Amino acid sequence: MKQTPKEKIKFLKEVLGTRYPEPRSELLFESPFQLLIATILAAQATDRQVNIITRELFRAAPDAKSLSLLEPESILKLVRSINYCNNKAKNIRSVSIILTGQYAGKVPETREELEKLPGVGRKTANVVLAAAFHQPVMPVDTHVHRVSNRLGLCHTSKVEETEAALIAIIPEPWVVDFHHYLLLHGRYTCKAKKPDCPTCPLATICPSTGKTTS
DNA sequence: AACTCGGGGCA
DNA sequence: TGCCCAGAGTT
Repeated sequence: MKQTPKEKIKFLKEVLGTRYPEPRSELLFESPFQLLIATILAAQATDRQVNIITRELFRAAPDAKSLSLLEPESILKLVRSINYCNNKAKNIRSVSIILTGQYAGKVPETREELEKLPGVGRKTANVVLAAAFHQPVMPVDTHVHRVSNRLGLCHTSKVEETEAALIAIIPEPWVVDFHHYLLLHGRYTCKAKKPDCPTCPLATICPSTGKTTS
């Protein structure tokens, strides 16, 4: 079944949008700062954990300055239930101090500056650039990378090349949703081991259906 | 490239 | 119960 990339993207968005829950909208957060902090906390964690924590955290400290003024112990207490809580408590405190001191409390809008912040790597930086500042960049993690290759949206082992391939075919307003849906699809259906092709709604258009071993 | 961090989701 | 991580930092 032949499809142009644009038609394929539209199809993917419709199918995955009905199968998985709505993405955590950036509108849930009042500012780029809150999105940045929530994204740092989200590494190796689930939506549920992050939502519970950020609700409390942003009530206590809604912006960079107020977070930077909290005692380290208070921050740790607020994030204690999440993975890597010790590192993350330290990181978000450092980030809030850096933003307050060097960026007037605002979040920088370049990947170079974002990646200098502790706890922020390429993927987290790209999430912030795309979701908060609507820049044309695609966040790619292991799930997005694997699923995109299996679906034939790209053919590469390099994350940077997957980013470029995806951003070229996904309309800017859809980038954040796509990241979310491809991630969930990789997590729950298009798994690294034993992908669930029999229940996959994309099996009819996926070049890898039934081909994936181990 | 390999290892660590580390609590929770999922089979 | 045991396996596997919504990555990033260090070696």
